[in-house]
Amino acid sequence: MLSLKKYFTEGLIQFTILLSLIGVRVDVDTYLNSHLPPLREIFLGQSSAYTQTQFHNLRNTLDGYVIHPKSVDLDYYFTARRLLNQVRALDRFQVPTTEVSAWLVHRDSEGSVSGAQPNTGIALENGSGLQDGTVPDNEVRENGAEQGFGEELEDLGAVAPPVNGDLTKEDIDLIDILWRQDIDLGAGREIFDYSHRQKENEVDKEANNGEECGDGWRSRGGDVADRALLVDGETGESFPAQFPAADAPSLTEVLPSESGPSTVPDGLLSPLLTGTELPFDLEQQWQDLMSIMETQGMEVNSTAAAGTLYDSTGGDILNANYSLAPSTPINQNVSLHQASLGSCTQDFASLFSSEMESLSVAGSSALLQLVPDNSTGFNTTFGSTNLSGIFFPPQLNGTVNETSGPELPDPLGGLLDEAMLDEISLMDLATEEGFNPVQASRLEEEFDSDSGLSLDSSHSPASLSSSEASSSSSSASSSFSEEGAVGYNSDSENVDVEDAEGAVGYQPEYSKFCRMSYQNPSQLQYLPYLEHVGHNHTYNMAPRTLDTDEPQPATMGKKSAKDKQADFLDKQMSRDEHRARAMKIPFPNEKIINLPVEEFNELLSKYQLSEAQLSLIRDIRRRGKNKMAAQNCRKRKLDTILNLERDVEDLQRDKSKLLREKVEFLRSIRQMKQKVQNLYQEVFGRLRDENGQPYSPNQYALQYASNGSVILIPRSLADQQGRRQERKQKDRRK
DNA sequence: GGCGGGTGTCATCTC
DNA sequence: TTGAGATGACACCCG
Repeated sequence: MLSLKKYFTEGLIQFTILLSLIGVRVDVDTYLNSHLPPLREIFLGQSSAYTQTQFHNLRNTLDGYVIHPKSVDLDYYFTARRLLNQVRALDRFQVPTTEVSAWLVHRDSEGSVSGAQPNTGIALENGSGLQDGTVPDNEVRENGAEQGFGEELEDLGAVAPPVNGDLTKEDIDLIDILWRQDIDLGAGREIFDYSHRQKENEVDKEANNGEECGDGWRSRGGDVADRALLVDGETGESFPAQFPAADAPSLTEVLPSESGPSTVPDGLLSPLLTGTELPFDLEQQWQDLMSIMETQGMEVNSTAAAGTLYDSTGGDILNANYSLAPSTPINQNVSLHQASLGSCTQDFASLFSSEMESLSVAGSSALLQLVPDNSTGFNTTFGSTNLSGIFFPPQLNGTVNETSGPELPDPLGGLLDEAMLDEISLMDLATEEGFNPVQASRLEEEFDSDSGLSLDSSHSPASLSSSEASSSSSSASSSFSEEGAVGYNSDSENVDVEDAEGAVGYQPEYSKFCRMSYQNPSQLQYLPYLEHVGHNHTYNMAPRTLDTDEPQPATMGKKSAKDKQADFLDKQMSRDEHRARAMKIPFPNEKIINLPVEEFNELLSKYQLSEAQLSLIRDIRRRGKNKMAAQNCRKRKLDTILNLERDVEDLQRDKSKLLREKVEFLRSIRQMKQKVQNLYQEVFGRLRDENGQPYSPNQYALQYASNGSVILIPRSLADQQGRRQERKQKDRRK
């Protein structure tokens, strides 16, 4: 479990974070096999059934029933909540964007390309997983589906016509209208549910074998669907089987063709790709990814993770690069097409523009190319898995100037503000020095902390927050203050509490090191006794407990004989009690210890005491005082340790926050650098000399003047100035 | 029997 | 100077 947790922490969580950073919302939970713990468990901690995590609040109530923190029912509770959310989400249309397009494409082709329909439909269904709409265990996905639905509908009109030449524009519009009506009329999700459809199809087959109906395609595709879809036996969730490359048809092949149902799909991936090389590349890259993870000690469930990551990442990347109508196996609404062009246009699109262009030319393999030697920058920041290599091109790990090519060597040197350069250098320095995996994990904690979940794992179940501690302390302060006089005034009824508190003078808050923290508050009043029951330090028991009829410790009950009881009582007495009794001291030890000096002297004056007696009384008083002082001292020590621990956690949290801000600054600065560089290239490329020839970037460079104008200067001069600036910066650092 | 935690006690220091 | 508190060190007990 730990290794699995580590794997997700360092791998998929970062992967998810990265996806979220670029605006893609992913529910990785659905990628996991049923026997793997849900990510929620990884984020929130281990199942309460296996940990001692203290859910000391009222959150763990399921429909009014209190769930014990350690109850295994908590898992059911979470499952029930998830299922409840699914049920509640049923009234919303939940078809991933890819499914919508696939379904329509199939229906479009129904009229004319009957032979290809089953395969097409199945392949699409297989790929995008219509059942996803029926397994809405993630609001994320449904939201995404809802958001992207309208766009997809619009896209469909553009996708379908060129694909199927038999359909007229009116056909498409009609289909579109019917489609919308289905949705408006609240078409049940069972329409899109594979299993339901399958049953329905069997009935349809019997009832109307040749009837042309809206679901006919499904029945025809049923047998292939059996082959194409794997159904999780536990969850019932269907997920796409990985077609061999030769088994997957492309839309362009299948739809226009008149080949029969036997036509094997060829991938549905991209017309730009051959059906054979792409899955191989993706698989190969996944193997690379896995090998990297394995070399870093991660336990990887290659079966589950490979399948899921292969599905999502591969399909999405393809989708992103080739801007296809989504027909690739995508199990969720992760659309890198949107990610790279939509939500991340501000951030990553500009950053990766050059990279994306090159990648799209080079093919999809480069996108998944992991860069294990990326040891700086974001890769280091986000841990050691190098997953960031997928999203952070090498330019991010090095300098942006590397992208400028040989023709524009470091054009930014003179363009960037000195302060910015300082900042960048500081950032780089901090990135190199500060971003070790530990801090990266802190960073993750900080990300987690947004949900209020971070650092709780470091708290032991008994660890109380300061507020809890203070409240507990206030609620049981009397017990605690009296505990300070254990052994002498444990019989609180006979002790002046004010005196006792005055003697103690310290109200330590509860700590996790104090056993009381684990006790039920109702038991606190018995703690002084329980404490001694636990440790059976009988030699320092309070004398009052010996003289009164108070309930004796459990061990006492077994010794019913009077002699044994007498022996026990004898042992219960402290040494000072024994001495006092032997010396016939006329007043109890607790008075000797707890009385103020004046009253104590007054008490002594009332009796005619020998020197030995007086000496013993003073020793008893000294030892008693010292005993309480020692107890208080120890409690103070514990509190000091706890406070230090809290301070460390706070500082770590602050540090994580600062590191995260640093990453954001770094990213924005690099974006600015990229923009400036692009602008530089554009301006420089437009410059012409007297002969109308462009200037050579090796000989000339642009430079900002102090008045804001841009001048063209010889490269040598620009280099000189650049070196001068570097020197200035170094001097400033010194 | 060893070990760790809790506790009592002593010596010492500080206020 | 004395008393009280604080604290390190040690020993003892218990689980």
